[in-house]
Amino acid sequence: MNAFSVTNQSPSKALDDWENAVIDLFLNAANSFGLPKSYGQIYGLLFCRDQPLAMDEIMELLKISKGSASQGLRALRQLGAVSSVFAPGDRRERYIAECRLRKLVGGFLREQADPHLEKGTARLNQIEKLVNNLQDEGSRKRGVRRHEILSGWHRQMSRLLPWVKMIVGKSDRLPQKNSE
Amino acid sequence: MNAFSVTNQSPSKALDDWENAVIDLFLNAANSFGLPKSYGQIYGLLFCRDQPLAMDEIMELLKISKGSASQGLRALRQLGAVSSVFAPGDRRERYIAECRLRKLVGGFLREQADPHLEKGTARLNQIEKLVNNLQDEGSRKRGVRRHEILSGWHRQMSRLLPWVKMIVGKSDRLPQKNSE
DNA sequence: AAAATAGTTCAAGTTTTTTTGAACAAACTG
DNA sequence: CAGTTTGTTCAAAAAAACTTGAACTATTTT
Repeated sequence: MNAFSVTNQSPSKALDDWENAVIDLFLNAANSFGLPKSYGQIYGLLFCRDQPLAMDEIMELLKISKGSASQGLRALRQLGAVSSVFAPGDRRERYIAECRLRKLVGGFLREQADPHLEKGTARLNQIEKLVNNLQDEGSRKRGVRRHEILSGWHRQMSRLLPWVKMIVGKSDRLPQKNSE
Repeated sequence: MNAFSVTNQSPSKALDDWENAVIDLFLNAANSFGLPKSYGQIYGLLFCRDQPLAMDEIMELLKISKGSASQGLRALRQLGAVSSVFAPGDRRERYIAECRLRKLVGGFLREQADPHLEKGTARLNQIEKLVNNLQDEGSRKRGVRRHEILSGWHRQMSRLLPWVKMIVGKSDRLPQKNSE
C-alpha cells in the first residue's frame, strides 16, 4: 500500500484529522468569547492529548511562534484552563488542559465577567453624580430614571452569575458509560 | 462646573455629560460582548432619550458616518435592541431603544448563542465521524472520550440558555409604575 | 419627470488586535 | 564558570475588525 502513513506511529509529529477538527472548534470558540484564536488552538491541542505537552512541542504541532505559545499558555493558566506539571527528569514545564466545564466557566467568569461588574459599579456611581448635578428638572428626572434602569440591570447581572456557575456545575463530566 | 450648559435648551445639538457617560458605558459593554463600539454608542444614545431619533440626528450627535449609523441601526434592530417608529408627517424613520433587559438578553442569545450551538452540533458530528474512522484502537478510544466530553459540554450549554432567559426575566424594569 | 430626501452598500482607509522573532533573563549542566 | 536549555518580553510586522464616504436604489415632492 503506502510506505508512510497508515497508522501515524510518530505521536508528537503531526496532528490527526480529528485533532485538527477539535482545535479548529476551540479556535472558533475562543473567537466568540473574545479571546485570541491562538489561545483556542493551544487549549484545543492540550484537550486532545492524554500526555502533557511542552511548549516547544505545542509550537511545532500548531506552527505558532514562541511568543504566542508563551503568552497563550500564561493566559490559559491564569484562566484556570491549563495547568502545568513537571515530568520527572525533564527540566521543561509541561501542560495539560482542564477538562471540567465547571472550572472553565468559573475561571472565565472570574477573570472576565467579575471585573466588568466591578467597573460597572464605578461607572454607575459616576453617572449618578452627573445626573444629580443637572439643573433642569425634566432632564434630571430623565437621567435619574435611566440610572435606575441601569442599576437594575447591574443587579440582575450580579445575581445571574452565581446561577450560571451552579447550573453548569450540575453534572460535570458525563456520567461515564451512558447512551444518549 | 461648565461654562456653557446651564440648561441645554437645544435638544438635538449636543450631549449632556451624563449622556456621554452612558454612551461610553455602552460602548465598553458592546466591546465586551464582541460587538462594534459604534453599536454601543448608538444604543446608548437612544437609551438616554425619551424621544425617538432619526438617523441623521444620531450621526450628528455621535459624529459617526452614514455607513456606521445605517449598519449599526440595522444590527441593533436585528438584535431587537432598537425599534423604529414613524413620526406623523415626517418621512424619516426614527429609532428608540428597547429598555427591557429580558428582551435584550433574549435577542442577544437568539442571534449570537443559538447559532453557535447549532454550528456546534454540526462540528461535533464531523468530529465523531473522523474519530470513528481511526484504525488504531488506542487513538480511537481517546478520540471517542474527547467527543463524549464535548457532547456533554454542548448539552450543558444548551440547558443553560433557557435558565439565563428565565432568571434575567424575573423582575425586569425596577418595580415601579410601569407604563406600556 | 426632475430634484430632493432617506437610506443602503461596499471598496478603500483607518484603527485595533494579534502574532512574530530577536534580545533578554533565569535556571540548569558539565 | 561558560555553555546550553527553557521561557519571557516587547517593538515591529501582519492580520483582523471597524469606519468612512461616494455611488447607488428607492421613495417623495414640486
